[in-house]
Amino acid sequence: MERIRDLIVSGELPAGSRIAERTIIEQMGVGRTPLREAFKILEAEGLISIVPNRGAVVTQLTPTDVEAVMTVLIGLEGVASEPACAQVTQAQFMSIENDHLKMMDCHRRGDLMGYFHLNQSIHQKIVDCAGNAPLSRIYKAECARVGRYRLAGNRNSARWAAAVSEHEQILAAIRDREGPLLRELLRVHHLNGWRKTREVLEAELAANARSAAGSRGGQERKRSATGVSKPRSP
Amino acid sequence: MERIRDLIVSGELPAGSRIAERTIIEQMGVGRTPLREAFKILEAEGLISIVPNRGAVVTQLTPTDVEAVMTVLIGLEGVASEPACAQVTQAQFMSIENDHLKMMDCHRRGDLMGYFHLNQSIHQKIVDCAGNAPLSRIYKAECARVGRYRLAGNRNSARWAAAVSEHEQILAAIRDREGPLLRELLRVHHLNGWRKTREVLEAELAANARSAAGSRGGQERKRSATGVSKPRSP
DNA sequence: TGCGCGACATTTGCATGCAAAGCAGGAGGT
DNA sequence: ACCTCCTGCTTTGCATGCAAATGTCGCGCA
Repeated sequence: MERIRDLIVSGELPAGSRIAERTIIEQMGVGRTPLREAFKILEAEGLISIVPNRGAVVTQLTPTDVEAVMTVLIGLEGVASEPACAQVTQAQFMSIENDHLKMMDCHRRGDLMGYFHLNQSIHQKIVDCAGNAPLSRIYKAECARVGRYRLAGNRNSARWAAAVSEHEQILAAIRDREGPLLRELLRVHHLNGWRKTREVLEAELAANARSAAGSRGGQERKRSATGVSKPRSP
Repeated sequence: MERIRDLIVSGELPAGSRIAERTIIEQMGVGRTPLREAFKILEAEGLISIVPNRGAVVTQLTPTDVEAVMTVLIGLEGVASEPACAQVTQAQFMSIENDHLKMMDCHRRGDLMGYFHLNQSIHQKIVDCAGNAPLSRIYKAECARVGRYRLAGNRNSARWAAAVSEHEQILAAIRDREGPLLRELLRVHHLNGWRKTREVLEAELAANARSAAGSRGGQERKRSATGVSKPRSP
């Protein structure tokens, strides 16, 4: 169940691809009933959408959709900022700091995936510090929805370096318990990140559209729609 | 499927009560599989929780839990306020205004349920005006989670009258496209409402605890565990 | 009479079977 | 040659059956 979610969140299943029940069943050795239940949950989380009698499709988000989610994420972190600064414990701060150090290490080594996960972890932990369970839950769910898209942003090394520097300031704001400052820093941090990410996403989108139009109309989409279903067993 | 959700959201199924599959099946004439899928969705939405081999129980929120959700709701409306004011169309405003007029009518007639639903509708529509689909979705889901608890607040007639008056100002702020003002008005509106609601909830809670301890320890919980039983109002 | 233990019944979790709805490919007509 | 319709296959949605786990009740014993 978690594995399917990971498959989608991590981006192994291309966006827009159709997920055949049979494929997953055989691949994961699980019955159809629990799989269907998992699908329903994933649909509720917005990761896939189930169209009646046609199966499950990985939700495909446009840059505009992602931007909408980013707005929400910024808002949620904004809600979290002041309570987080007010309530953060020593242990929590050290945990975040530890992630931060490991993250900088990843940056030094050029480990994008490692960096990305630690980055997510840090932001989640900051939100968690607010001690608001629903807030944490929602934040986590929305991060999962857009994670695969945000990955694109830090491929730009200048932006990546800037992000690390911004994180330094964020950490300092937490240490000094400067709630409003933290909120503003987070807001700007995400805004900057998103600006670059959006560029990359739109460039990719344009490239895809061009290649699709160039070779054959809609063929690209069709291929990814067969998707997970490996070319039928003989 | 929607009917089950309504059953829970509306509060017909008391919080903490166990929901027997069989009961719902017979009552609604639906198979077990779709019901289980519905349960999984409701669990994902946080309306019920499924404990392994023991079935589904309606999620019971403490006043503190509700307060956490209220904080999130205020934050979400805060995110929505400025875009909503910036983008609201004439048609949208008229729709809200229409609800507002109907709502005032409900207040005049003392129709609490009607008032409540229109109130929910208005707030939802304001959020919807921001044109942020994920925002609207999350807001709606969280409202559903705490709706039954918020109902308690407006039983106090002074608070109810004040709420109506606050809504007048809110409407004016939208009309005048005053984003920051709208955010502040909404925030105060909810804070005021919640203060009263929390009082009522805690009073009810204390009363329940007293009656339970007075008659017999744990008996109340046992009775509600027998099924969809609604022993709340004797 | 109170308490502990064992068997029963109920309920859930999962797998599988059957029917319906789409979709694809092919044949026939214009 | 293209379009249209038809037939077959694949896939999904739902119902039911079976096994495991848990709560409950009754009985025996101290």
